[in-house]
Amino acid sequence: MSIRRTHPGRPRLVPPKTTAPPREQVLHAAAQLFVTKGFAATSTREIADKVGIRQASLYYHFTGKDEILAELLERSVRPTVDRIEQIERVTASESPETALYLLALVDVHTLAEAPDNIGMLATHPDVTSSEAFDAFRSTRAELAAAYGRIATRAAGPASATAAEPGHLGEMLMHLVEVTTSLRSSGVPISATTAATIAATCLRACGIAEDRIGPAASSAASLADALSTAGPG
Amino acid sequence: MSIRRTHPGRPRLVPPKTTAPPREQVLHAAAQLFVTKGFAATSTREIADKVGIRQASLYYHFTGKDEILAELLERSVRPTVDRIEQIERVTASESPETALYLLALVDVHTLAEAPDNIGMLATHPDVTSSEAFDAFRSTRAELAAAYGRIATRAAGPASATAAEPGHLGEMLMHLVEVTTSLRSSGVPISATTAATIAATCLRACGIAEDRIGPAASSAASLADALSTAGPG
DNA sequence: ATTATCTATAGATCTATAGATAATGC
DNA sequence: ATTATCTATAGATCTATAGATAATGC
Repeated sequence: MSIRRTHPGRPRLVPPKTTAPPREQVLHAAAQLFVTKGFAATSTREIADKVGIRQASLYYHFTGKDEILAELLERSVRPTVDRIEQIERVTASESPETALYLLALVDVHTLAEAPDNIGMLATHPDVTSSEAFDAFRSTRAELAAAYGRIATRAAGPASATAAEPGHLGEMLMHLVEVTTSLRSSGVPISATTAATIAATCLRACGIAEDRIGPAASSAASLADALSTAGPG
Repeated sequence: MSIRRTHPGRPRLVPPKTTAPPREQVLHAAAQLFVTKGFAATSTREIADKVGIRQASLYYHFTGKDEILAELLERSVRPTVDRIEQIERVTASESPETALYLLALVDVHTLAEAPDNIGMLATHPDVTSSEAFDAFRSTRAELAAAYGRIATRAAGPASATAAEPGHLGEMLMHLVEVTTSLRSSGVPISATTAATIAATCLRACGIAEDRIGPAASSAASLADALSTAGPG
């Protein structure tokens, strides 16, 4: 009874514990390290060690450390960004706070599914100061703009929130990122938790309590429709 | 008319532009670099270059890079922490939301006076993963506890905010740190801005709009009293 | 032939120490 | 004598490339 070797390529010194594609193994290991130690403080050797391959072998899958983080970051925003249009479409005939609630809900779920809360690195200097992440930053800026646009409608023109109009979107994204990552690692985000985070966004915009409940129920039923349909 | 050399020690190759003590010059240069590039990504050489001294000269003032950041972080929380007792004392006979408003107000000002929004590094992995910053983390935990304690009283036991009771303080601190640092660099924080950030804390706790105005005025007058008196 | 790994290593850092030097202070 | 800098450098990384090797696929 010989062991069936199913993969081409030279075998690893330490056989993999998982059957996931090597590229995914690298992304997963890197995500954990980047989040716990920081990007700059994590060496390619540490990533390779965690995967169980040699440091140089990383370069077969990625051109460098930058590319690993770039892909992780992209995954933390792409699914939400790809649904913005759809979100605005299905909430066009709803209250503006329903739209904001729904956007936050979708965003919480995207962040929760991204590996190891990688979303919390979005605004760290490691990311914001390197051209390597320009593409990510511009994707994220789209999302911030959507938050800003929708939140401004919901809060109404006269409301004095903590951010200037241009920064309101940024503030709300932070709020979602932070509260998501406070729910500690491993534990998946419950529907209740997601709802509470979304409600906090509305509160931060100065939306009265009696408008939050209705927005929550409308958004919840719309969310079901969204997730069955694709991003388009 | 010979130039009066007023300092002992070998002169720098590049004479300093400022008359501030060298230690302060280092802290200031480091703060800017840490915030824009990140801690791990900033080399001691870069700090030295910015100050206008040689890399090795840093070690006369600090035992290493860690010590520089440790001191900067401490300055971003110490003044507020030293006032917690006083804040709780003077608001003992006020509404609980007044206490929270006042704490946020004091915190905003501390963060605004710390060099280059260094406060925004508090929760970054570079800081949270190294023992070198244990002292800072424990000081900051005191502050988080105070936020949590005061905010829980203000929100009331039944309120469902985005954070579990234990995390409510953390969430509010983040909110203050982020909104403070969104007000971009250089520009000092105006009284209006500080007030809006404090109000956002109350909103995030689910406190109704009609209780925010009164809390703001009470806190504002108490704040004047605080700043003239010392920390004790 | 293709794929995925390995070994070996060059070159570029980066931190921290040792010891010299040039001011002021007494 | 003390202070604050300087020069020089050792030792420890860390990234990325070159080229070998051991599987599977055809």
